Amino acid sequence: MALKHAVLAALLGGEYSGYQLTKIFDVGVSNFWYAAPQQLYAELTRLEADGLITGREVVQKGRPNKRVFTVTEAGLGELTAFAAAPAKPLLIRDDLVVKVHAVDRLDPAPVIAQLRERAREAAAKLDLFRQILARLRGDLDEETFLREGEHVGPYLSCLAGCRLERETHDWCLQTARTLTERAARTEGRTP
Amino acid sequence: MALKHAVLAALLGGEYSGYQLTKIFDVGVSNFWYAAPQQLYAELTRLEADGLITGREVVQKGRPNKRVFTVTEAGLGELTAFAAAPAKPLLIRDDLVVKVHAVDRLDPAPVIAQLRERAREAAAKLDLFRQILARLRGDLDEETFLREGEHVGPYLSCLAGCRLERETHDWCLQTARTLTERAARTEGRTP
DNA sequence: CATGACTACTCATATCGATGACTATCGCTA
DNA sequence: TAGCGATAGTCATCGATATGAGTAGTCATG
Repeated sequence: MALKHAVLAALLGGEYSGYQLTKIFDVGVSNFWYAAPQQLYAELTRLEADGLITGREVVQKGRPNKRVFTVTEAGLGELTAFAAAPAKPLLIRDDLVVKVHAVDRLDPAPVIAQLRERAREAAAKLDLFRQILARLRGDLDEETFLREGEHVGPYLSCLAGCRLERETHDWCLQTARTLTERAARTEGRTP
Repeated sequence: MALKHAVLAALLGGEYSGYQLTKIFDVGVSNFWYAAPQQLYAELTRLEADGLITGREVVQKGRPNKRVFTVTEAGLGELTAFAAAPAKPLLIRDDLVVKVHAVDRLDPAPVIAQLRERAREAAAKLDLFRQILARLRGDLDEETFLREGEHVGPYLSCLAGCRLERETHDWCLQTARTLTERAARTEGRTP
């Protein structure tokens, strides 16, 4: 299982409801895993049944009540076992790279448009991640925080997200430029 | 579908047998998709049934015969449609980042070991990718090749792989160093 | 006072992907 | 000559993921 551990890791950061987790795991914010709302609710139910998390009803006024969850001792044990197990190699599955790989035999225009769009998204995510990093380290500078801060896990994982988004952004723009220039030259040649 | 298009894109590079594709898609080599052998054979059967590729028996001496596949016109059409469709956001699913995210509450030792191991793997992949790039561009330099070369798709997608592996490598080592230093300080404090 | 947007969550299903176990031939080496 | 590793592939199955549709209350806006 996989989502399981991602949910447990996310819940180490505090008490969250299913709905709040959907925000954390939503396309924009999760820097290490993606999951749809339905998957999360299902996973939370399973985790609670297995005793790895406990739920607590929170009565709210003005909006529906919610159940918030915390990791139990058993849950921590599960995470420990997970951390000790050999890591599976990173799985990348990117539609866009597949399209670029095949672009020589295809119309480059839609691919270029998607590269630009992806670059925009990556820039937005990068911005968001930088804000999260700034909030996490408070008024310490990065070096000091990494040496002396209390919780560096989320900071370090967010740094990974930053790197990925920055590279994605740069690669997309450079690739879009290359393809655009080539398209212009080909047009000039076969009018 | 997803693997489908990755296979079609890979087959644009030439005629390959199922077994050759398993090598290309194997953990080390695929810079854009991973698939197990069984998935590939199943996918090839389906693609041939749908007329998107055609198989050709190649009789070999000294080793079992094999069937090699080529993309048909219909297959190219499918790829064109795929390229024009909006790209799905990149899905990252990385066990190791989840472990790092949770590391504050866990024993850091196995996580550090896995970070070092991942860094080694990334360095090896990076090496391999650089060789592939050198082979693809022949004796042109990168800039000239990207401007004037015939098939830049595989080159561009491999560049994406390079960036990813380089960042992975650097992040893993930096994170391992940070965690190691923190572990040393904590040991000194609680003996 | 109707409409849409946001919070909060559920059910059902189809497709995808991961895994283990198996067959068979050839060439090389101990 | 037995065994190993590489080539070349098949079958079956389980669990994970993706997607569509649906419920229900609250709040603000026009």
